[in-house]
Amino acid sequence: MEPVGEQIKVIQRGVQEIIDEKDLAALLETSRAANRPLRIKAGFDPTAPDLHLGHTVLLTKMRQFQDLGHEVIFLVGDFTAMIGDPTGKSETRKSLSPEEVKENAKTYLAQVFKVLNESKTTVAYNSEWMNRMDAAGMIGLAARYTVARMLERDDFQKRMAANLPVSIHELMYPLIQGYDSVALKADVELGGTDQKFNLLVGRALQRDYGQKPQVIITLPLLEGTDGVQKMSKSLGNSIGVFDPPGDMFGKIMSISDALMWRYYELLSAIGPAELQDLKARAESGAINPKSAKVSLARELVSRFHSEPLAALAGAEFENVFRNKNLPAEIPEAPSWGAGPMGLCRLLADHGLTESTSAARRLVKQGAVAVNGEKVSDPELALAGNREYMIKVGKKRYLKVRSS
RNA sequence: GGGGAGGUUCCCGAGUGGCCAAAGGGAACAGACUGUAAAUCUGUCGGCUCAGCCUUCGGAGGUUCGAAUCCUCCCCUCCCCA
Repeated sequence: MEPVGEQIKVIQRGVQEIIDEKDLAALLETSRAANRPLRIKAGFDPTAPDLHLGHTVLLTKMRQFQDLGHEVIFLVGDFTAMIGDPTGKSETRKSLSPEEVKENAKTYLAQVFKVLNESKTTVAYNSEWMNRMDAAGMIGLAARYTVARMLERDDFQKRMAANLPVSIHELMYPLIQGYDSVALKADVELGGTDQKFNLLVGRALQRDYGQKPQVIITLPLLEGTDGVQKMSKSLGNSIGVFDPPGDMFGKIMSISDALMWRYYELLSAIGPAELQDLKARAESGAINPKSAKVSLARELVSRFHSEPLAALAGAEFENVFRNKNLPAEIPEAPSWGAGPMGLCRLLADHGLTESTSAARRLVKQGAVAVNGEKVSDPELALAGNREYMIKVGKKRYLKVRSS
């Protein structure tokens, strides 16, 4: 194992908070002296099997721990998922059946190992111990924490203040998550900053159960493509790990410059010195920030797909958006038959627009081109027996022919 | 258990009988400008056979020429008291 100082440097990169650093240093010392890897825990909720870059911030940190020689425990919160909504978000999330949870977890893991080293990852399920806990056990667990302390959680406080509902079972989740740390005898738990409270409960419970309290490390929540809200699929600002290479490349290219540096810091594998240098050159104008963004897009697309596919996506991007050529692949619609066809109707039918009304609006706004020529008449009908290349906005294309 | 407030279009939030497809903001989309960046400006933002028509304001009924707005019942949330 590397010297403690070196390890800490790696661990510190991009993190929000470490509680606390002294404990961490001490743990690392004993671990190194005894040649015993630390147990690093991070929990995941298998309700949403679509991983996006936001999730990979945490995974990247886990990977760093793996590379330092520690034991990473990927904890699937299958028990909690079976019970339902742990977030308190507006919509109560439906509870999942064991089969669904299992299926989700499988999908999840397939994606996770794009970042984590599979052979060095321990996967655990909290149903293992939670299913065995009976009502008396649950109440016993609940007795170890007070209502006042539970209500300290920011999220609960805000909702109480705003007269929004807080269900009783939501108070149980932090306890369960904390108990997971007890069951796993975790040395360190990683989580997003929104998890800080729950992670702290884990510390308190471990202490209560006579264990050494875990060190907690929080990581910033990655902003989504809008640059403001945290990345989440439901907000529509996410970049999915399994997005096709072209989409992923394009989405990364369209984030703001400020956000680009954030992505670099939290996701890129390039070293701190190299990053510093890149930043300086972009700021001084030595390079166009765009090229830094291209490098980032290349790196990430390579990670989740492959180098050749990333190169291809990059070339296609330049071709379409800089050189304004047609994309290499344009979806083709089945032909509609012989007679004329209303343009707006066609657009809606093939999903280029949400409705014919939307199509009409776009046409009026000059966003639609047929065979390279802007159209402005929403009533336009395409004559039969010909081929058309239709473009809506900057990104939507369709080839159609009638016969 | 008693009393009070409230549920509006993707989100927040105005609207208390016709001028309401419903103010304002956000998100989103489009156009201009660009590095498909950001910022900015402009426009759009329920549906349709689109200068007209149809369906929306928690749910179901009712009053009225006419209801998001009034009445009845139901469902859901919050506050105060117990």
